[in-house]
Formats: sequence, C-alpha cells, structure tokens
Amino acid sequence: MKHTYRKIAIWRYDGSVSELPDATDLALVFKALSNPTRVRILQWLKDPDSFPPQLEPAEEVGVCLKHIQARAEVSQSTASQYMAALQSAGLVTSHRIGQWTHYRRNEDRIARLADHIRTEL
Amino acid sequence: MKHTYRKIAIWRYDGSVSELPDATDLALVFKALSNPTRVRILQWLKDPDSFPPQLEPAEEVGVCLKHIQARAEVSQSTASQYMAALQSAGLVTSHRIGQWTHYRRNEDRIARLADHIRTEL
DNA sequence: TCGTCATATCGCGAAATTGCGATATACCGA
DNA sequence: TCGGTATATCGCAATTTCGCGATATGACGA
Repeated sequence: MKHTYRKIAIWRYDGSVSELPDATDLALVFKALSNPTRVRILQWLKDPDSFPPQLEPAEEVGVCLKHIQARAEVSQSTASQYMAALQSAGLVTSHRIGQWTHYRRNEDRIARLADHIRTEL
Repeated sequence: MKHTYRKIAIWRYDGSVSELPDATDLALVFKALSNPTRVRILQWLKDPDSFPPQLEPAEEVGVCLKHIQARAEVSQSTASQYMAALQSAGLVTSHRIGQWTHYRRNEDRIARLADHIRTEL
C-alpha cells in the first residue's frame, strides 16, 4: 500500500493560493535575518534614542541611514542594502524626509512573525 | 560632541561573552530556516503520523529520514544535509535506532525561539 | 547654477551556499 | 560472509550571496 500526501491548499483573501502557510514567504523573512549585523540593527532600532540626535525625532520617523551605517561599521552601500533587505522582508519601514531616509521597526510585523513561529512553524 | 555607543557585554553561565544577546547565534538559526523546504519539513513534523508507517512509532522517536526525503522530493544526500542543518540549529533532534535515523521537532527550542523574537528581536 | 551631502544603485571579484552523484559507513538478515 | 538497505559524508560545478568602491540621483544651501 503506497503512501501518498494530500497537499493542503490555502486560499487567501487576496486571491493567491499556496500549498501551506507560505513556507516560501517565511523563508524569505528568515533569509533577511540570517545576518548577524542585520539582526543587531533590528535590535538597536528598539531604542531609536540611543542613536545620535537628528533633525527629525527618531522616535517618530525612525533613524536615518547615516547613523545606522556608523554604528554597524559597514560601508554606505552595504548599510543601504541591509536596510533594503529588512524592508523588503517587511521588518522595517522607511520614511524619506528631504535628503534623509529614516528607518523604523515594523512592530506589527515582528510581533506577527513571533506569533507565526509559535503557531505555524 | 561626538556620539559614542556603549557596547553591552553579556556574560553567560558557560563563560562565553558576547556583545548582545547572541545576534550571531540567532542569525545561524535563521539561516537554517532560510530554505522553504526546510521550513516545510519542520511543519510536516508537527504531525508525525501523516508520514507512512514505520517500525518505531513516529510520535515517540520521530520520522525516519527516508520518509522525509520522499515527501520533500529531494535526493538522499540533500535530505540528510537538510536535517543536519536543522539539527545543528537545535530545531530538531535525532534518534538512531538500528539503521534508521529518526528526526523529531525540538518543541522546547522552537517555543523559545518564538519567545526570543517577541522579546529580544 | 554649483558644490555638497545623503542615499540608492551598479558592477565586480571573492566567498559562501546549493543540491547533486558518488562513495563510505553501518546495520541487518540470509 | 555477503547483499541489501539506510544514512552520512565527500567532492564538485553551478549558482547565489557578500561587501565593497564607483557612480547615479536628488535634495539642499550658497
């Protein structure tokens, strides 16, 4: 008697369909977090006021890239790419004000991620 | 006035020291999870009885590699390496019985990971 | 309109990862 | 002891990632 697997299809509200609760999407988020520096940046952003002062209040709009770069001790291009990775994973949001791009944690998403791991992983 | 950062040292019981709650260790776990198939395997293992029957009860000792391999539709060597990756990240444990290696979720660790993300990430 | 600053993007060589087949190891039953 | 099965490991070519310098873009102030 040959064993077979029934693939479980999930229909989402947005119309997309996947075999299981998006193992692929989940893996993409984990990939963004697979770098120690990116993890540290996310941790640092829990306390935006630990960064140097800036024109716009960090608590509200986030921390500007320059400060993140300095603290992470990586090149400007690397810092920019790190934040882009975190953003496309949905873990941070960005706010452009004038010539500055500010990054802030997406607390909603991060909380949902923890929940996701607890229930679906 | 130049801004400086105070690095927070963490002394662990085992004597090791790190700058912050192990961003590096955390990143290693995320790396293991950065592959959709590995994520799916972990999800499948939530229900060991969904796998074909085997001599040893899957609920107790885990699922043997062969079954995981078949379901994941990867080569034997890839399946073995996938499970090794999950194991060295602490997400599964293995039990060798005779010629079979059985893999079982490390529920403790997974729960702690979710908790870790909620509180420290 | 310049020069400067902040950021994003491009292009690249180096390094790591990927997934596989081949092979090694180990257990088992005949 | 031998053949078959289950698993782990090796070695490799292909691909991807990594982090950087160089460069492009765009905002600002003089």
